[in-house]
Amino acid sequence: MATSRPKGTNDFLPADTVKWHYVEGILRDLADQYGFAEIRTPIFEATELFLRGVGETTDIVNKEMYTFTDKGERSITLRPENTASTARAFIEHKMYGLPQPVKLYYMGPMFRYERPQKGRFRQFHQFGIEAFGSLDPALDSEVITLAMEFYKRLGLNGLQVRLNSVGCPVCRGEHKAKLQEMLRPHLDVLCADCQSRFERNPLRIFDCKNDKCQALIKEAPTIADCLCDECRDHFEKVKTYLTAAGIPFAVDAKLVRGLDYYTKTAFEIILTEIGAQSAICGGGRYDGLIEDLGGEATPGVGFALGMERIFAALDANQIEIPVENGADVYFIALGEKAREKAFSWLIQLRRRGIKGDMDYMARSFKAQMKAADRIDAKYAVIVGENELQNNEIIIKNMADSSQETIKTEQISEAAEAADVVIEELIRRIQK
RNA sequence: GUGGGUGUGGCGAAGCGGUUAACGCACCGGAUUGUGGCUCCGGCAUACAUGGGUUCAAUCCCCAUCACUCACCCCA
Repeated sequence: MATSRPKGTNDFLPADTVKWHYVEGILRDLADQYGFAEIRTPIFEATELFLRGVGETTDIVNKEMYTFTDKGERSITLRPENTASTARAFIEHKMYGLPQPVKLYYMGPMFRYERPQKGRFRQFHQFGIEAFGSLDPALDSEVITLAMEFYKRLGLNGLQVRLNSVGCPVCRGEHKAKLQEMLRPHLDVLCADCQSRFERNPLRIFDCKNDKCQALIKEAPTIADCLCDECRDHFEKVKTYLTAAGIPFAVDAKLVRGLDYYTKTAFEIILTEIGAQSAICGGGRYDGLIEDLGGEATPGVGFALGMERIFAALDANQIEIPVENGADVYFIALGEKAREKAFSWLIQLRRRGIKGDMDYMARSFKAQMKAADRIDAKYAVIVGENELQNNEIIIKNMADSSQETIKTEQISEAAEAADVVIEELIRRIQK
């Protein structure tokens, strides 16, 4: 139906958007403090970018992309995430020529064709950061710290950082081989899902919820057991830096990320109170991504956090976002002549930075007072026929109900009289 | 894609085989001449998702469809 929105999408109404502005403001401030600058990439990209960037074995690519052919016969996909696009932009704009690391953040809608549920939508919004060009484990920790700092500023509690290292292509390959070797004799015991994971991505068997699979995988070597010296050393340093930053974390050897590009550090931040989709932030290092996309080998590390899940978390924690509303002034005008005056003054006050409004519904005096109250106006300025006759207006303080009458000279002669009134009003409103 | 739950006016929410289908919120108007919040009074609206069926009779029972929702897979 033309009057209902597509499945899995949301309209954010004024009551929502004020909250988004607040949260986005915190994110921008924080990113800026940490030295990240905003990048905005297209909402759609060549499909090829995600095939190569996100990975052909991932669920995202296999069943969740919004892909279509445009009129120029190009295969286009609505971005399911923004790391691949950011990496593409890094290469395209030759950012390897900039002082490294290049620290970027983004914010915006992403699209995945999935069955919606709590905390999951077809159009959802992510804030993410990416730091390119440095292998320093301190940067991994900085990224995690930034996320945790953000939650702290919002006042969220109960979050857990789960941390792991998925190794590099070398040690991961070794691990995969060992894992398959160990599991192969028991293949028939595994659930259908895990049997298909066995070849594609055996790591995923670690977080299968099936009891039989769990029993089997319990004895299997974890990635941690197989890390090469470099990866192990990197992982240790990430932990050291996290501790230095005062960020508590739990190493979870079973943590695997669903995107192919991750190397070494993988982490997620979860809050179980928001439902089954409890990951509020996920990220890690992706040292091979830029090269995979055709750029010079450049390491990177970053995360994405889901905005909708932030709001779910705020609800779960019963945190009210401070919303600032209320106007400085509301004009109450009766009669056509008075409305003209009020309209003119209102416009002039707004030009001077005053926030205000007036009635456009031909309401009665009383109803206009109600309207002034409803928008939480500090002052009501009353311009009625009596006032017009006596060359005066009434300015009423809505909080304490006091009011005073201001004489206006030549109230019927527009320009210069208006200036006097405006100055007088501004003096009082800003007092 | 698979499974469960739900679908009553703008929102929330009763009801139940036969009613003028409650109520609350919101909104609009009024409570002596042009002064808001509290209170009181009144008003408001294409309200029983859609299509079939059972029945003398269906908002209520059955079926289908659609929508929403939760969960699985996976992810933010």
